[in-house]
Amino acid sequence: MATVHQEESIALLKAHGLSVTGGRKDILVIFLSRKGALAHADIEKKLGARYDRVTIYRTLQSFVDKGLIHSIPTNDNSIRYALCKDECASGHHHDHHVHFVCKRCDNTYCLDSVATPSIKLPKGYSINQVEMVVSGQCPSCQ
Amino acid sequence: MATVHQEESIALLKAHGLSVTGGRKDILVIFLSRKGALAHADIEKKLGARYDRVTIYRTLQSFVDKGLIHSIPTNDNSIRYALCKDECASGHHHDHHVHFVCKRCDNTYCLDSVATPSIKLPKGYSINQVEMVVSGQCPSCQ
DNA sequence: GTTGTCTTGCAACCATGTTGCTTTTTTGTA
DNA sequence: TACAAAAAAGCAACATGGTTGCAAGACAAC
Repeated sequence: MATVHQEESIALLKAHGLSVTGGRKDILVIFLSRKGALAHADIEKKLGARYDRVTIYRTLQSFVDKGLIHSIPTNDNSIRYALCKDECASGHHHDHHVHFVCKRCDNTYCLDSVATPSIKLPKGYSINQVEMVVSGQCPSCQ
Repeated sequence: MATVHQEESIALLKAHGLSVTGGRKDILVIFLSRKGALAHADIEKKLGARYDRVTIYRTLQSFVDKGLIHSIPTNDNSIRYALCKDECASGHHHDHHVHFVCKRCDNTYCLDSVATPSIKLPKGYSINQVEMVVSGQCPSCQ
């Protein structure tokens, strides 16, 4: 399992034009082996003291820049990231997204399969992007 | 105009069971005289050095607790607040909200008039609350 | 292998937010 | 109006989240 993610992460890095380094592999493996979204702090915890805090920030930033992951709006003051699905990675716009935050386990899931419904705004507003944050209880917490 | 907001803010504070103090009045007047959502930093800037930073934090927190304002999820890492409309204040749940962030002027508007469309999630998810963050250009920036 | 480029680690810094404690202001009541 | 209890403000210190500059190390391509 771990080996699979290891190889997958190397492939993903190369495919996105990023050099393959220990830190990037390890961080990407964490994303691959966990479905929920992650904040910087989560990653730092999982990695232990293996990498510098700054390295993790810069790695996440490079992943966002290259379209490997995307950031999720939250109500608290920390940025969360989730893996982009293939459609995102292959250059599609991030013009809509549905995220689910479980109030019990506090995990965040990126529901790519769910289409954002269309919405009518008052006159004068033009829409670029729609983000939906749904909260409630996830299947494992019912 | 300023006097009107002044009086309105006193009434609002009393109605929500908050003691009327200089800081709370001033902060509430800022919210009343500005339609967009505000972050702590915005308020601090508008107030000058009149109040301690901590006082502003605690004031905002008490407003949230009493249902005078609500926080808005953002993609950067700062919490924004907007005034609750009457319906919120009078005890209704904050179970849905549509916010609009203008990419040009960076203002955030709380579009109370817009209903959040219904959404179908995969099996097993139960919904408590839906937040929508729409970004694009606001009427004044078209 | 060697060279140039990209990444890492370190130190220092800034912004945002919180906590504990003391002093001051409000509020309700006598 | 004065007074006591309760609440809020100010101050200091701390915690967390995130950024920048620079030197040293790792990677990639030839």
